[in-house]
Amino acid sequence: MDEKAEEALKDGEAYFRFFNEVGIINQLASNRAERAMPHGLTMSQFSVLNHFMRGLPPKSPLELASAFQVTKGAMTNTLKQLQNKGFVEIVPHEKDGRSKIVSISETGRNAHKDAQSELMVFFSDFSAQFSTEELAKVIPDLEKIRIWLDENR
Amino acid sequence: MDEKAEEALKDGEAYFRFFNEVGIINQLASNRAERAMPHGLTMSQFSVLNHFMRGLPPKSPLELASAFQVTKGAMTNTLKQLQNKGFVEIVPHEKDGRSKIVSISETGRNAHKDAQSELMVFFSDFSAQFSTEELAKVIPDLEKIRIWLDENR
DNA sequence: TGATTTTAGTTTAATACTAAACTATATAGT
DNA sequence: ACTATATAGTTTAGTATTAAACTAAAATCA
Repeated sequence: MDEKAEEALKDGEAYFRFFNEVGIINQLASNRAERAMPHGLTMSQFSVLNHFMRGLPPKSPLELASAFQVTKGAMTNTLKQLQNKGFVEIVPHEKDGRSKIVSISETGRNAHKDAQSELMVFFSDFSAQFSTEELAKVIPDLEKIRIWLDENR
Repeated sequence: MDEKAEEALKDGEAYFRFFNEVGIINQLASNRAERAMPHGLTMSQFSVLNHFMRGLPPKSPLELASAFQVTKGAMTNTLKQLQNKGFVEIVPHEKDGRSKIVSISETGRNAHKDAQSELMVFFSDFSAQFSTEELAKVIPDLEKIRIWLDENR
């Protein structure tokens, strides 16, 4: 590690700034996205629908909680609301009496489509300033950091 | 915009993934940092102390709220707790009867030092995997995005 | 000057989240 | 087989946050 890096580590400024930027971006973006969401969807709810729309197979609440890095309790809440809206179907696991299986419904698919359209309005403003290439440059770094944080919590 | 970029915009996948990574990083990092914090400090509270420790002059609650992109109500809460702990001093503005001026106390400086030490333990694990150079590469991009989101909310 | 509007800060109601306690079922160990 | 432990999901208590209503002071303006 060179002198400058040591100095940076000493006061942690670069690290602190990184997490600070991430925090503010998250706050501003989820706030804006949530306001744009139809059907009273939150980002958490949309993320679950999005997961299934990407062709991924039905999953248990616990698997979903772990995929989105929230607690089981948070996922219980998210799924309860999606279920109230009729956007997911939740059935008991065939073999394991403790477990359940969540899948998206037809109504849920349509709601996702609506939500994605709204999201595209935001993304399209955004894309006028930041190209996908520019984003693609930082995503792998963010992914590495996310994986490390997940493995070391 | 090339074909690939258009395709990426069409389904918004890159954009969605970017904000998704940011969200998860924020959640994992603030959770971990908060657990490490001494004196029952939250990251919001630490951020306020950190602001003043960087040599910045006393500020009004509203200026702080705007600096950290939270609502006035959130800042009222954060400052109330810092004040209960004796980490900040809040005095009425000399000229403007509506306003107040917040500054860090000696106790607050010490608390910040403690918190920073704890944070360094986390950062030092982190820095073994991600150099400051690596971070320095992404921070300007994040900063640009944060500024844009702030100006276009 | 007096009335209106803007601004600073607080309070309230609602929400999403965490940690931890709890229930019920399944698995392992003896 | 019986007991102990682990796992899936729900519930509870507590917190940080937002939006919006509210209070009080300052600035505008007629």
